Amino acid sequence: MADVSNSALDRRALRTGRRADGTPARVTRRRAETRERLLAAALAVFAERGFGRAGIEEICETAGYTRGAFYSNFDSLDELFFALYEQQAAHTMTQVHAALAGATPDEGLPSLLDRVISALLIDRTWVLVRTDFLLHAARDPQTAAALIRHREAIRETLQPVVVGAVDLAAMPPALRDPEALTAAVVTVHDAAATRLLLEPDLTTLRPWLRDMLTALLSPRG
Amino acid sequence: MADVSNSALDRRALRTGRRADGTPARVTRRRAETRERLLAAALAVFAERGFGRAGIEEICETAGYTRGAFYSNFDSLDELFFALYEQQAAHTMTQVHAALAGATPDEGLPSLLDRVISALLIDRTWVLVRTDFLLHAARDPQTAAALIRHREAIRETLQPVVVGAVDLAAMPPALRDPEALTAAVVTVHDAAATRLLLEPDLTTLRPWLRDMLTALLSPRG
DNA sequence: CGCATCCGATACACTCATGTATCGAAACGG
DNA sequence: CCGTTTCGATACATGAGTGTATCGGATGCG
Repeated sequence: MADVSNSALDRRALRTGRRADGTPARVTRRRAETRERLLAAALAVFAERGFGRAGIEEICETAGYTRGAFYSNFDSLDELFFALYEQQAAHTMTQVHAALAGATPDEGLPSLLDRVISALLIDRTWVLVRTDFLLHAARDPQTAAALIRHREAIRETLQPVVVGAVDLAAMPPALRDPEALTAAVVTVHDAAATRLLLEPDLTTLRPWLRDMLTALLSPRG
Repeated sequence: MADVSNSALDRRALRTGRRADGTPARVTRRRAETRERLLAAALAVFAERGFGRAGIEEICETAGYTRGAFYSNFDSLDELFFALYEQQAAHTMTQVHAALAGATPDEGLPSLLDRVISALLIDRTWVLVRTDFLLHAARDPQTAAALIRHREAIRETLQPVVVGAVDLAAMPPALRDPEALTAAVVTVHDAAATRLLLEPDLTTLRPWLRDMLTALLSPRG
């Protein structure tokens, strides 16, 4: 009995990175590598087949492992999916911060937009999976909460920059509020992502998104 | 051998509504009813579970049938999914036309927007399934073609109305082209649909969408 | 009203993904 | 290096979903 309970705790420890007593579980180099490859493979498989149709074995095969590796690292496909989202979300935030770090106070709006756009609208693969995640969130409140949190984080990062680059007073009433304005910017970006799903040409889409944002943010008479 | 080939032809006849020789296949009242219920059930199940996770049996059970009914009416889940999309797409087009039919030439932009919005942004259930369909299309060129066609149809219906209600010359360069402008309107609508997935409150969203569109279409100085 | 047809229920065989239990091998600590 | 721990491969049991073949009953026509 003690063995069973210990084994359960160990599995939990492996996932959370902590043992029951709070000491960090050892994470070998091999293990980290395996986890990373599984995540990368999951991204590819989810993109190609969709989350709903992706099988555990398929992912392991793509990663070059068997299911033993999967069950050693994750408890379920949902957990892997969530981990993948968090990894990518963190990566996105890093990119956005990096893009904004290089901005100068008197930089023009178009140039600023280009920075953010190339940080956010990366590749179709991720847009595919992210949209699947959105649908997943739409059906599960807990996932929705995580997704909303991430979107909030992006919005908060963007907000001071947007407000600094735009003449708020020259905006139409609905966009005069900083939060509303930034939310609108994020939403337009979402729309571009949707377009990317049907029209895979990124080089056409980026200018289009820039034009749309420029139009949205340009002063009114 | 002749029997086998005949049977195959009959199945095809049932799906296409035509026999091999071109004479219309008989469609009994019961059959039409069954098909309709299966479509309705599919909408519900796809919305709740997602296309990828939805099973044939689940849909039949929801509709109050067994799988026998399904295989008598469709060849695959994909075919049902597609039929469902076409049904809803046709319905949407009808709604948009009806909304525009009541418009007067000198009607104000806000009122016009309200008309179209309440025709397009109906309910969350359909948005869920439609988004799943979008993902499906993103992975299958043939489906993508059908989806693009439908979007084109909506755009073409909307275009004269949008152009009539807006001062093109007062638009920023990127929106001065009628097609681009109408496409932008449709895209903003898409964005609203995405928001609906995370924030299910339709009564908040509709005014927001109207504000966004108003902001987009308002004249610049 | 009787008959031929069509529809949908049922039973069956089969595939395939999943989760678990076990074991050899790699990695790390001493 | 050697022993211990941990990782991931393999084998197995199981359940769920699929497609087909067949059958009884409903339906519509003459």
